[in-house]
Amino acid sequence: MNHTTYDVLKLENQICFPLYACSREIIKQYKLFLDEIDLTYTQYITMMVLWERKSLTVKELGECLFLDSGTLTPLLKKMETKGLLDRKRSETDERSLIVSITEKGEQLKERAVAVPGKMMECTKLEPEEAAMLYRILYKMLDDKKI
Amino acid sequence: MNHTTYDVLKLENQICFPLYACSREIIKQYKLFLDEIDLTYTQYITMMVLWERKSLTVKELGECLFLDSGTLTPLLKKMETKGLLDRKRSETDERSLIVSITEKGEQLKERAVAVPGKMMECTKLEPEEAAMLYRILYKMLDDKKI
DNA sequence: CACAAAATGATTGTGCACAATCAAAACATA
DNA sequence: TATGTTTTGATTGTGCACAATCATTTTGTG
Repeated sequence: MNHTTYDVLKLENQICFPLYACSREIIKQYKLFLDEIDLTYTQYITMMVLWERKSLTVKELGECLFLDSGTLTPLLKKMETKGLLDRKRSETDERSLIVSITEKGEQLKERAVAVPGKMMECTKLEPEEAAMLYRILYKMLDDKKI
Repeated sequence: MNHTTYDVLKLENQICFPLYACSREIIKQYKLFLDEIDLTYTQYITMMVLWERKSLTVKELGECLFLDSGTLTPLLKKMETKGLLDRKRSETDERSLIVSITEKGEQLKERAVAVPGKMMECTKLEPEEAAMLYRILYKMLDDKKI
């Protein structure tokens, strides 16, 4: 095997590596601002869905967030004890668990609305770069084959 | 507050969300191929560094991978028991721990070399899109401010 | 040299993330 | 309407990821 064959194994030739590293760096950045409103990153994106949808099943929530119930179940229980949401079985389908935002959860929105702006200030990307990044990432997600 | 004010809190208006979701989807895809050579994704990128550098400190490895010792220490111990690497204190600086690739670790490269190609086949991005994505992600990482 | 300050890897504790498995409920269809 | 199949959320176990803290070692300075 020649040199070129192994070049595919160099870290700098992988697209996955900067993708993973970037996402973790960004989440670390978010943590600075999310600590102020006592949310973790995953709780934050869960609240984002609830602020829009108000009420949906765990299954639907998982599809929105690309997360499965193994991740969501303990997360949602914790958020229920914090009073941000309610969990109850569906009356029409006893298998489904319905997650609904509470008044306290709604109120948190007032404090969370400042977060995206603070994050924006940290980004060094030009608007057209951010738009391009956004488009490419959603293309990958939509294919879902990655 | 008007409607527009809250739009920043919509999931689809966050760059972090598709970034995080994409990186997890890709890692899930990698798992299919990495299971065959008995590596996790984090072990895989660690081996990538070792295949190139052969030997370096935990500190240096962490800088390469954007990971800290709390993540690396247990990971490296596990990889040592698998015989992929050695861990020993530096003789010139007793504080530093040096990680070195073993012969078995080197041999794994032969089997790992097929992985990037398999992953490439799964990607639906055009070459210029992949290049653009790559450039933007490294710009974010280099700024390191994110 | 003595000693404070800095650097380094380890440890601990919390919080995801997900595969595998399970039990219960709903559904399909013969 | 029985009953086998499918769907759903929960549970369990493994593996990161990282902040906070610690002990040890090195380094810088008078």
